[in-house]
Amino acid sequence: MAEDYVELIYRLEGESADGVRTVDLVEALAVAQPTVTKTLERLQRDGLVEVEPRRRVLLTAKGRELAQASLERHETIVSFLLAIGVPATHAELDAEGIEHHVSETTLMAMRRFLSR
Amino acid sequence: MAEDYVELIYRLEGESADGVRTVDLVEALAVAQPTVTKTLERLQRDGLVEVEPRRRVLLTAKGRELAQASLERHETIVSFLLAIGVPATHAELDAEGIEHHVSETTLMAMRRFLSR
DNA sequence: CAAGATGTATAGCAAAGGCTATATAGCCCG
DNA sequence: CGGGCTATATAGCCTTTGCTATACATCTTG
Ligand SMILES: [Mn+2]
Ligand SMILES: [Mn+2]
Ligand SMILES: [Mn+2]
Ligand SMILES: [Mn+2]
Repeated sequence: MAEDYVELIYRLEGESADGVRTVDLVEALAVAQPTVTKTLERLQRDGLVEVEPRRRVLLTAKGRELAQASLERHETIVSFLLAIGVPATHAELDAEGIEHHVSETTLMAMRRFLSR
Repeated sequence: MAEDYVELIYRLEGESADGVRTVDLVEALAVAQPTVTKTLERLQRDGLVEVEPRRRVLLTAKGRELAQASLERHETIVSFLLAIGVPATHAELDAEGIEHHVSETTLMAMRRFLSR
């Protein structure tokens, strides 16, 4: 979950000028608001985000690092799936799950395949 | 979890003559024994296994069906990863996670790739 | 055939990730 | 500037997947 959250926050940061709010995550993740709030508490505990009470959700340096790495992995997998002929919709959906289970080794194989 | 359990039971059935026991699953999954016992209770509730009290763990028809489908998916993914150059150890480990997140569409793309 | 070893069940606890209901804070607008 | 809408917080509950400790059953073996 941590990866999905920070990756999403990182994405949303790039889309909205005035910061990411809990409600943005609620909408994007399609879960109930208290679920997001509680998860954000765990992410704070783990030093990945900072939450301005009743206001914005911010990534810490550590959180941003994880987000960038996660996003890159996500994109590699999507590109790879597209390359082997998976239609875009499925590529995106499957990548969302697969991304949490590929080793760096497998990721390298995918990159190698993409640049063949 | 259900998929991992039935897949494992199905595998073990083929390896031992006198039936699969809780302890076999405990060893293979490297979790504590009560964890397996409790998970088996859920699998029974869901009609996937039958447990002879203090004796064997058996797959129901439904459980066996899921097991076969899971095993096939597992093997497709391992073959595919090997085909793109992932070393065997990682292919096996990664497949164990990936298998629960690939759509039938992506699986088809993998099969197509394998038979190219 | 009775220990002792091995295997299984049961109780109780915890963390993660869900939910609903409700209280409260912040914002916007008439 | 106050009332209502929107967002957030809080309480309390649930399921899954883990764990340890311990009781109990079964099997093996001297
Ligand atoms: Mn994901
Ligand atoms: Mn992702
Ligand atoms: Mn698996
Ligand atoms: Mn598997």
